[in-house]
Amino acid sequence: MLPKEKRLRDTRDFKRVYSKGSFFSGRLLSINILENRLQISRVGVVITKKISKKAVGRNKLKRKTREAVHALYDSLPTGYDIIVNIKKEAESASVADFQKELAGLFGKVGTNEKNSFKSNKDIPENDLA
RNA sequence: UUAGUUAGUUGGACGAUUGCUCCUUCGGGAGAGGAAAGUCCGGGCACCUCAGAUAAGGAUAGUUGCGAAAGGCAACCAGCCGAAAGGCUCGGGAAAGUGCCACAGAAACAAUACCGCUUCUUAUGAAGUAAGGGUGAAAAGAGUGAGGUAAGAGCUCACAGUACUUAUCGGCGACGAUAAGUAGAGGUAAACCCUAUCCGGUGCAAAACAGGUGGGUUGCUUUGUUUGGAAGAUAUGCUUUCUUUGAGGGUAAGCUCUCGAAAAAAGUUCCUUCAAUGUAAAUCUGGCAUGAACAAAGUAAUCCUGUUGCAUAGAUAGAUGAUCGUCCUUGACAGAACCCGGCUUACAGACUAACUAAGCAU
RNA sequence: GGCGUCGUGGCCGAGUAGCUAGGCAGCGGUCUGCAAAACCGCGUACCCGGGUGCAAAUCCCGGCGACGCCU
Repeated sequence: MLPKEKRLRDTRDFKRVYSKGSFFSGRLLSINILENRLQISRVGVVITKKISKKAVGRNKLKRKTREAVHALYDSLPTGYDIIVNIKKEAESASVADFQKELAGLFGKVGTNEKNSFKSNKDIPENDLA
């Protein structure tokens, strides 16, 4: 779990990222990303009722995803708002699976936005274990 | 020991590392459930628009007690299920009225009775009959035996049974037991309905406060114009609102009521008749408020943002987690969102107690 | 979080307690050199569990699922 200021918390921020940000999709997760003008990056995690009817199941997936985000946070560049969407295929995934998936997605972002998102190659290999 | 019934407990444990929310005296402390669920009832609280009546609509339905109330709980009564322990029941009224009872059947609550039985007869039928047959979920709906008859029938009698009324006894009561009398024309009210009791609506996304705000709409205030009557002269008074504080209550709790004191702000005569407008919702009554119409200006709401609404967990994109190690029986259903009391539904496995039945041993 | 509506074949959709209409799609046949169209025929359903009642898609209770509104 990230501390409060590193989370994406406002409905207007979510709307802005969804409408203006870039979208990247993987097998378990998909992300929307947009530059903000702050000194830090902020991350929000989203899961819909379609994936699991029960609140316990949704909470569990959300917590695993957050843990993966927390492990990778130091390797992210600053100044971005990121929304992570959990897909139905992620129902039985572990924290390590989410971490691998996220690293791959951030790599995709780096190749598509070459000039601004450079630090994706800094993700060390042993963090993916 | 086996099978079962009822009530209850538990719902992986320990250690290490690393995170999150709130509080803090900065040392630290607290951090999901029995159902947090479904949103099915009831209450607090908030707003709508001052009180009452009626209608409509809705809910409930054995008795007594508990409870703030409840489609609530407990015990008991009646009926049904079970061999028993025990379990289940929207359990008032069909003698207020209306409707419905498909198909089959002669007939579905209404009689001119289909086959049958008996008598008469012009041999076609007429009268009697409700035992027997047939149809159907249900057929004048009281069974068995005897008498009786042209044939039959509660037509009569005996025994058994049902319903209602009365009396006595037992019980606070629902009701039960006994005796006497009366009666013999179905079912359905989870069909309309009747009786009794209860219910205003909307839900914290209610709502309150602060700041911002282009237009439209609505309300309020001020000014101007037109249009009832009479009297009178103003402050240690009276009315309303808000704040602080004291005393005494009510409530399960949240919360709330009454009285007093201090301080502040706003307002200010009286009357009659008629009419209008407003006073939530279908109608009505009472009370209350405003004189009315038009024009202009100002202001408020509607909109945006924030805070409060808040609690011995208290978030607001929503915390209570992740990883590793050891052990065992390998861990069910499942995640608070304004608060409280219930109901209903979901729940692997393990354990405890009481009781019932059968078998075995003493 | 709160409030409300609805579940009938593969799809759409009617249905006063008494045999679940109709259309589209599918399958078989007739027709044709082969298809299409037309005609004839066939199969497949009342979301689940309990209750009332002679009888339940319908009435009552409890679940499950889908959808809409409030922001």
